[in-house]
Amino acid sequence: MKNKIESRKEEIIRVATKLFKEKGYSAVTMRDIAKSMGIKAASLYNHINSKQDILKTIIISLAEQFTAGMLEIKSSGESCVNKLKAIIKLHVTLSSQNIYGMSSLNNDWMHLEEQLPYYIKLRSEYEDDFKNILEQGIGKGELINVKPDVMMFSILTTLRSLYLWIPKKEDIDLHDLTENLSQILLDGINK
Amino acid sequence: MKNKIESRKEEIIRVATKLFKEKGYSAVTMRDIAKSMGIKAASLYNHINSKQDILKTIIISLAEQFTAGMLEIKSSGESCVNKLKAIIKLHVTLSSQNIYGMSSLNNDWMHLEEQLPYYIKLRSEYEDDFKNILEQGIGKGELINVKPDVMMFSILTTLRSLYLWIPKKEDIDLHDLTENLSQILLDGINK
DNA sequence: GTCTATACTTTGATAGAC
DNA sequence: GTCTATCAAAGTATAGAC
Repeated sequence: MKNKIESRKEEIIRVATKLFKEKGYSAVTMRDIAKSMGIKAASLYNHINSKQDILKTIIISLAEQFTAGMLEIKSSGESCVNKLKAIIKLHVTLSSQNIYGMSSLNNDWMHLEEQLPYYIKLRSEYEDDFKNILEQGIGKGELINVKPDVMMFSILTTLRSLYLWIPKKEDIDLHDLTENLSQILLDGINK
Repeated sequence: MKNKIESRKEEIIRVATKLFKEKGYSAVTMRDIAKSMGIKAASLYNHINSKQDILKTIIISLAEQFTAGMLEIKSSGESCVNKLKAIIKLHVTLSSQNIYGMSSLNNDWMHLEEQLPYYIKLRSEYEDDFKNILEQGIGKGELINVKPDVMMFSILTTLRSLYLWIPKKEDIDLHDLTENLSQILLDGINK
């Protein structure tokens, strides 16, 4: 457990991330962020360059963590089912570590300016890797033979929405959640 | 197939809905909407009262369609599994009929003003009905005994995100999609 | 029904005092 | 590092001519 003192810049990112989740990037003003910190908007610019910079920091950092996680999983040599379980765990872990940031990643990425092409590249590669794992699973007979597109959509949108749901369950056990989700996503709910 | 001539007001709603999906309610200006229609922003106000009015029309209309669909399903007397299949079909149908509007319903509801409490009530009741169906299914032994919260979250977030995915598959067959989704959500992907 | 003109507010951001 | 003061641009909305 790191215990580094939070810099003013980190505080801005943290406060802004929470506000972005509640109202979205476009509806949050620099004055909103400043007010939440008890300072004036002009003071923010001593620590950050622009509002856009805040969004970029939130989104790109998260996107790169997912990319790094996927890289590890796809080169793990595990079975496809185990790779899928690892992806589920990756989403539960990163989402619970950054509940508010996941909202920007999902809903505010289109407001990126300079970094938009880079974000789109990362997301696209992540989805390709995900689909490859599913296709291998179908090819090897590990998974049922249903369109991998529909499979990926179904699983990935559930995982991408985790941030909406995790905070509501205060006493949730993340390991239990990962297990329950794996069972539901892999084996269904039908008896 | 209705063939009513589209009123200017309906055109505004339609154009705004598409723009709201692309950038979100807050980032779309009245000038953006007007420009997309080839008129000036001031002219919009001959047909609508405010920007907020547009959002209200989009969201409340859709939310009420889901409520009506759920009412029919829960009083149908079908088995729980069949009720779930009917819910999946309801989401596929309404989402495909109003792809852009589903984005506002999911992501811009917090920008509702006067109608916010009403929207929250409808959504909350919908989720309660959904959970009741799952709990009955567990009680009767139709469904596996996993936390109904996690089940509902998993299925409902997939269904709520359909709008993100349907437009990408131009030649998609909605009946096929409903069947594939039912299989994946109910029986999983594991062989 | 659309236009121009405009009122009024809010926005992101900067300059310079302390 | 924070403040006050300020700016230019952009926002919603209205009034009144055509």
